[in-house]
Amino acid sequence: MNASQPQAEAGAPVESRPSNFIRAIIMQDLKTNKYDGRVQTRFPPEPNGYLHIGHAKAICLDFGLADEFGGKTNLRFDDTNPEKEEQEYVDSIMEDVRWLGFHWDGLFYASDYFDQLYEWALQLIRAGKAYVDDLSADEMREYRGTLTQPGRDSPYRNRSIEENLDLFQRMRAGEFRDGSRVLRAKIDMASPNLNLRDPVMYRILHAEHHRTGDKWCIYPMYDYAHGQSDSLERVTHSMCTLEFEDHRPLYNWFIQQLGIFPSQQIEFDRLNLTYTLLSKRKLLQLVNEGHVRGWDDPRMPTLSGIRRRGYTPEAIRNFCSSIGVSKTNGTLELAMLEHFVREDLNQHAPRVMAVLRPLKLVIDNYPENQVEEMEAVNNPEDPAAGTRKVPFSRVLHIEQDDFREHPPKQYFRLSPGREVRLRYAYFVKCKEVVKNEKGEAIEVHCTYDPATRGGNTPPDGRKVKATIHWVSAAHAIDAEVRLYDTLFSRADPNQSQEGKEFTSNLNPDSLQVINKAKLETSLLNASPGSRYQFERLGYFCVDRDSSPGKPVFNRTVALKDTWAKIEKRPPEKP
RNA sequence: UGGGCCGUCGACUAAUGGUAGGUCAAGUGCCUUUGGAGCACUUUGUCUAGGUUCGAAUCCUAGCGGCCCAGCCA
Repeated sequence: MNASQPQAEAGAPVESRPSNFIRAIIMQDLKTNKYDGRVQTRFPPEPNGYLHIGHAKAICLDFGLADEFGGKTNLRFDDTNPEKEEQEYVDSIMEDVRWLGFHWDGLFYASDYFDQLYEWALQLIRAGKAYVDDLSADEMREYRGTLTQPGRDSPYRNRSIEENLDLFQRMRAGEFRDGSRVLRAKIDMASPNLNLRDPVMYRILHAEHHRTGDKWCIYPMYDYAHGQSDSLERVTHSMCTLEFEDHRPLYNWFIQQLGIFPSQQIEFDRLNLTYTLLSKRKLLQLVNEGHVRGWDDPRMPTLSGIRRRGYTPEAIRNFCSSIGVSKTNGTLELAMLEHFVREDLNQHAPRVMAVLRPLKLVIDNYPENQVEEMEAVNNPEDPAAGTRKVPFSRVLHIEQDDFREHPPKQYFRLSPGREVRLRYAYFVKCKEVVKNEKGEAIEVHCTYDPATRGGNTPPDGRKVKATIHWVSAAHAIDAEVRLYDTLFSRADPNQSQEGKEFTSNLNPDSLQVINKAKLETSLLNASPGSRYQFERLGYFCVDRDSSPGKPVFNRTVALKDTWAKIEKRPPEKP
């Protein structure tokens, strides 16, 4: 990553990103030489689902901070629960991290450490710090106490070290059924922090692991695996989300009892976005119940969904670095994310003309069989992008939205008697409207002014208030265009009416398919993944569902629409 | 109501005892062959009450509000 810092005029370094408390901790640790000047982080996803935009924040932090201070970052899969984890998720996670533009130093799996973790468990048993418990899950819950009442010691808590050793070894050997026993840390059943009430370290799970196969039938719990994995990798700053704050004493306890490298856990706030759900469990449910077309449905907040939608890694990285990080629990407006895609795409996406809902426009005074090549600018933000030729003829398609028989106030586009500019072409003036039985305009007839070609101002100096886009009917190609709205219609999708699930907040109009949009010829063989701005409409990305001669486009995000805003405004009071 | 964490413009985030600033959003104007982009300007904020201090968003006390924890998930 580019970690260069702009310099202030006076010569003092200036932070390019907002400062945050984690950076402050790292700088302090560097200053006191706490870890010999080393910064080692890790990104530790569980391979039980696809990464989403919330993970992007964590990734940018883990990799970004290490990079900024010349440190390293490992990718480590937290694969301690074989019942939920799959290779498919491992693959997608690696793809997504790479796509975001990051390169991990070490690639590890918690399962790499199962042998070491097992040895350490024996060590804790020998030290009298862990014991095998025969309580059932229900009994254990009962013994644990409540938020306000202390727990009680399990009757098995004071087994001899020899018996614990024997039992634990037999757990590993597969002598016991799932759920019949666990290994617990012996800490304090009366602790006000429930995580310290003798937490489970190992459970029996006769399950095939995606990497270790059937080698193990006992698996370590998160709390017993995570800190030690960090320690083994000599991680200096282990960032995780706020809900693990209560686990930090336990994280430290294991490290201290084992006398191993003291990694430090630092918690930050998870990303929340309006109109979107960032819970792997719920996203899985959306996929499984068919509410979306898969993990990479462009309406999903997954990185694969967002990618397919047309977002760029650059936009996401800019977003992540600008939103900052803190310990406040808040919800970001979706508009913030959208701003950063627009910003990036405005800079880089070539412009083309496309008509989503065609209305036929005939130029009565234009020669019947004439075709002109109009010169169009590819990207006004980037002169190097050059120009292209766009065919123009007597019969065109324009956007239905760009014509109103009875124009409201402040509507500047085409209407009977009014003149507008056709982008890169001529002024046209509306002379006549042809309507169907239902009274809908199906064809507009205009005359054009040859003196206004290609942006020329007419000799009389008259001006028009609008420029509209168009496509030559004879040259247009058909395309499918998929327009997306938010997946949920509520800003907080979790807030549903009582008795109803979050799925009741699904937006029925989140996907709108336009089957016969009319596109500029140049788009015929656009390759999947390429991004364009459809002038005056928004940014669109070629979907992988495209077939030769039949492109499919996803709308990434619409352009800001001042007119839509005006039209939506409540009428002014007299 | 046990413990932990957090309260700064509408949203997110800075200011680490010394000018409350930035981004998004909203609004106004300029500009414009995209009602896009850009430029300029504007509005709105330190949860409350006490205290310490020359000086408090920052430190102290007490309230109030929000989030998290009772998986053999992570």
